[in-house]
Amino acid sequence: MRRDTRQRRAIRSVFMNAERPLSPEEILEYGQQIVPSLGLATVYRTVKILADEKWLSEVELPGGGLRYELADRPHHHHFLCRSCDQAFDVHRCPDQVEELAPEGFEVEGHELTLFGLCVACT
Amino acid sequence: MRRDTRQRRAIRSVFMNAERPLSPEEILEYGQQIVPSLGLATVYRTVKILADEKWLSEVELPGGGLRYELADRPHHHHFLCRSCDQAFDVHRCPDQVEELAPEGFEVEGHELTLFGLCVACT
DNA sequence: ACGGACTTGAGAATCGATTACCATTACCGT
DNA sequence: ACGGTAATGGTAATCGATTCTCAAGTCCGT
Repeated sequence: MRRDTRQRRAIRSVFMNAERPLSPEEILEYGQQIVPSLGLATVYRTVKILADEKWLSEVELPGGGLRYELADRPHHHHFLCRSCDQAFDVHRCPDQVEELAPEGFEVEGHELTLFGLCVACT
Repeated sequence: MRRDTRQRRAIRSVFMNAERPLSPEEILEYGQQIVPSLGLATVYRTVKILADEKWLSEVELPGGGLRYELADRPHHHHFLCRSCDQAFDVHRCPDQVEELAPEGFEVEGHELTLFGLCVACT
């Protein structure tokens, strides 16, 4: 049976306060502000469990490295800061994007990523 | 001084015939059809040189793994087949994409990736 | 409060991708 | 054709990311 531990509560709360996708390192950093002893292995394990439960979803952006965000957020896209490497949400989506595919290609989804400098790094 | 070798000519010709971004493994595979002894190390070295010369540009798609394409191609996007993992070009681009960024964010570029099944895998 | 089972955390191990090493090969100016 | 030197290619080494291992700690039903 699955247990409710300090570190799992901490990680869940990190995501509920986050407004953007987080990398394992970021989850560790924020999580340690709640449970200082939190280890990276636990972050990976927990995030995988939460993704299995569909509570989190995986976010893959160009540049590699998986990030995670709450799964219940409506469709949106991301902005990646080339200076601090943080990802942010972009809450609008251009229409008819999936109609751009070549003839005969079956589109299942799409991902739009804007690159540049975030407010803090400008 | 830079020399013009069999393997470099082969790799350049692979790209001139390719209609899509290629991964190092794909470059190796196609290149070996021209120069069978071609090695992976040479592919990595050559591709880095060609990218330095701005003859190739790097393509980073969600899912990781660098790919390369001719640098002189006009602005376009990509389709990634989830079955064969090949990338294809999408020659149109939704307008005003970069206006979607949050207030105060400075957009320098964008990347749109469609996911699904390519014609061959449908 | 007890005890068994699930979790944790630190470091080792692994994995795929890329680069370094180096003896051999092959450009290319002369 | 010759020779100096850049390039090659097979393999080992490295790198960052993620997973494994296992002893110690903690949750929770009873």
